[in-house]
Amino acid sequence: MTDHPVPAEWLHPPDPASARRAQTALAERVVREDAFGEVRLLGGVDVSNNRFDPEQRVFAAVVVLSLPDLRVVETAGAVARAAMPYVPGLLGFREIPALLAAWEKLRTKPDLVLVDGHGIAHPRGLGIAAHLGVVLDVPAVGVAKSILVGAPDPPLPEEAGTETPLLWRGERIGTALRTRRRANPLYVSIGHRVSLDTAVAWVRRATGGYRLPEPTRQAHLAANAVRVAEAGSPR
DNA sequence: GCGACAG
DNA sequence: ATCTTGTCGC
Repeated sequence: MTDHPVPAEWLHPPDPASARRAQTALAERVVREDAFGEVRLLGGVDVSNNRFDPEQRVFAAVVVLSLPDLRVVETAGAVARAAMPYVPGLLGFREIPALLAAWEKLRTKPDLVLVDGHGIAHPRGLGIAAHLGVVLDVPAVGVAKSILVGAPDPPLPEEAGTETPLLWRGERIGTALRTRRRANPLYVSIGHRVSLDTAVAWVRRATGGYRLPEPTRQAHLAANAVRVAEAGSPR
């Protein structure tokens, strides 16, 4: 529901095939090395959906946390109609428009954002975290709750705090991280302008007590709040 | 051709 | 993603 200074094809491809071509092109713009200064504010983004919403709206939220306390200092929400249904591998095209609208409402932008979904651990190297990072040209980290492609190798230990490489076609695409004992691991990958080591370090630093790091966890709660607050989206 | 498949 | 309270186990 907002205009943005980026080519339309980056967000609104006419069809799935075009979307995949756009991803392949956009993946080349992803910066896989650290390219940012001091991080004073950490961001978290996530979206919520109502499976019975005939309007197929996407409820997005962006939260900003202070460091080192990890307290939410600002929250912004927005709603946008989904341009396409959920298709594995094309998540960004469905959720990013709403996220951008929420991002625009922020009074203060975070220095680095944790995104709920994969970064480059994606078939074409452009998961939603990398996609959003490139569109906003902001340092971003992908924090997914399950695997899209690849497999952990060697197996991840049971202990909290352990990690193991996420490999795919012989390439290192991310890291499986056990943030909590007896909880499924998180899959961290480069989003944009961060190295994998730095990405994992930030997820570790932002995690406390829960399986999900605070930025993503708070964004999830905020996105649900946006949906509940929205009139006409019951159940 | 047959499964797998972020949120 | 979401439907949903209590319950089992550490």
